[in-house]
Amino acid sequence: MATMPPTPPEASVADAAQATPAFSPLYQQIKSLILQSLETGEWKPGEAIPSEMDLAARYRVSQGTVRKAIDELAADNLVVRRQGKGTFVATHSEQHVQYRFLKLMPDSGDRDDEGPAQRTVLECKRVRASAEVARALALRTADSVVQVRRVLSFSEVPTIVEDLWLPGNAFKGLTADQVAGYHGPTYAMFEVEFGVRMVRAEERIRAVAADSTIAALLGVAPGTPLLSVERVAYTYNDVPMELRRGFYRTDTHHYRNELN
Amino acid sequence: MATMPPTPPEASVADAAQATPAFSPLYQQIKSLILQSLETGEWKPGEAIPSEMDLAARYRVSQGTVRKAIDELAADNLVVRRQGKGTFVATHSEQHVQYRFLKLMPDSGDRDDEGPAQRTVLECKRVRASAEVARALALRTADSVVQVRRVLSFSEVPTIVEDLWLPGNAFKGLTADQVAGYHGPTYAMFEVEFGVRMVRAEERIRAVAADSTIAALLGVAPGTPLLSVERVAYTYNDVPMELRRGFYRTDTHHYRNELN
DNA sequence: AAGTGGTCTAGACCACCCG
DNA sequence: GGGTGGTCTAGACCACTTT
Repeated sequence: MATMPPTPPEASVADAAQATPAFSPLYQQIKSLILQSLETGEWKPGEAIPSEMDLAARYRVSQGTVRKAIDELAADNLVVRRQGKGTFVATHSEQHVQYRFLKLMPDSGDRDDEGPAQRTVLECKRVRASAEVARALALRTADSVVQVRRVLSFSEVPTIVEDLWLPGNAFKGLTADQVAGYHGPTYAMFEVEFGVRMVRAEERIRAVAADSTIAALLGVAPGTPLLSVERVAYTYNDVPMELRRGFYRTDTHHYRNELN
Repeated sequence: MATMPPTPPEASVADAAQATPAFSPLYQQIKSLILQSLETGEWKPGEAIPSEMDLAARYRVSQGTVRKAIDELAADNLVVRRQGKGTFVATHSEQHVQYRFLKLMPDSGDRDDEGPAQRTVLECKRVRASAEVARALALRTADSVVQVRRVLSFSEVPTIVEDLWLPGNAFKGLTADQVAGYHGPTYAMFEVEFGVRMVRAEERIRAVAADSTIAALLGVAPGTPLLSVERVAYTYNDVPMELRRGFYRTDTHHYRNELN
């Protein structure tokens, strides 16, 4: 790499232009090169990336260095290793953990017991970003955004009502049918239909009283305490690509979190 | 290790009795040996553990294998590495992240801006475990537990009221003064005074309406929506050592969570 | 200068998966 | 059997901290 001290003979990645001027360990530089290829879609969600040996040859470093780079990518859930098969680009489809970002669990039993959520899309329209939405999505006020409102039911019981705001640019042509009809997680649909891969998210959780609209949609009395979950989901490079606010009933479910 | 295949010449840890009968990689076995020493208190919170070289010699494996074991312990927050100085047993004291398990944040600014929480202990008494408490703490109903009720205020505003239940056996002699007067996190006090180290926790979060008691303590109207945060904290080996239920005001604060 | 963790390499073998 | 990721070793040097 361009910034390497002259330690190993031949360890110069004679490749494309360097995008990492600051000094960092070799494996970090390899990591960001791999990251670039993920961003540009050289390897697509669900596909295998080249083997460690191939990558080592490509970047002119040892297998161990590539390994350490991939280790970190795997720890970040950007990539999944499967012994004997290869390393694969992570995807919200087929990933055994359906609903990776949904932490609401039934009070007893697994989420699998209830089967998949039933989705009812109430609204899907193009609007101008409010100041709040613009701030969360790093847009300018009045930029075009797609707004979706939907209800999620578990075992026929409406449990979540949520609004989604998506940058209009990246989600041109999104329809209510797409949101409602896709089999599998909505984030998987975003990958397939729009090439947008959500990589991480941040949530702010509050307790609020249901207003009459939300109460009617959830079939509870107005004033019922609900969890308000505000989520910003990010693609690569910490670019925000979705704002979501959900109201969760917590009479039969709870938000589960693990602390380390 | 006893279960090693005959690969490396001399890789038999001619040490104490094996506690890991099942097959597993060498570094995993080393990891659990280190873990045992942490549990038994051979190295105490805040102290340095032996250097990688020393551990490699002690277990008769290469430095790289010890390194990988320690890497995992560091990822689990059981141990902290400091380049040039050594590897240290993690502690809730002096750990730069004060309040490692408290995810409630002021809506604007850092938690440091408010300074440390003011604690008011309302109650600290020995009681018999209810069925619910017994289940959470893996005790028998009517076993002795210590129950604490306290209020946490930020910037003079009462924001959290929480109840703690602790196994009576491990927390003999806990007093209200100890809980209120200790400088630093309560979990740090548990380490110093009772040798109990909390290693991870699970939380179940719900939205509930404040009853009149809680409302009075928090200075809000009865019926105000509050976050109910139920936490079980574990020491080593997944042994539960604390049940805690907190009611959080979320008018000026929010529960912040990061999803990966 | 000495000691610690951190990086990098090179080579060997193991465990797993598939054709 | 050949490919992939996973483990283990041995040795070199770097970066940081302390004496």
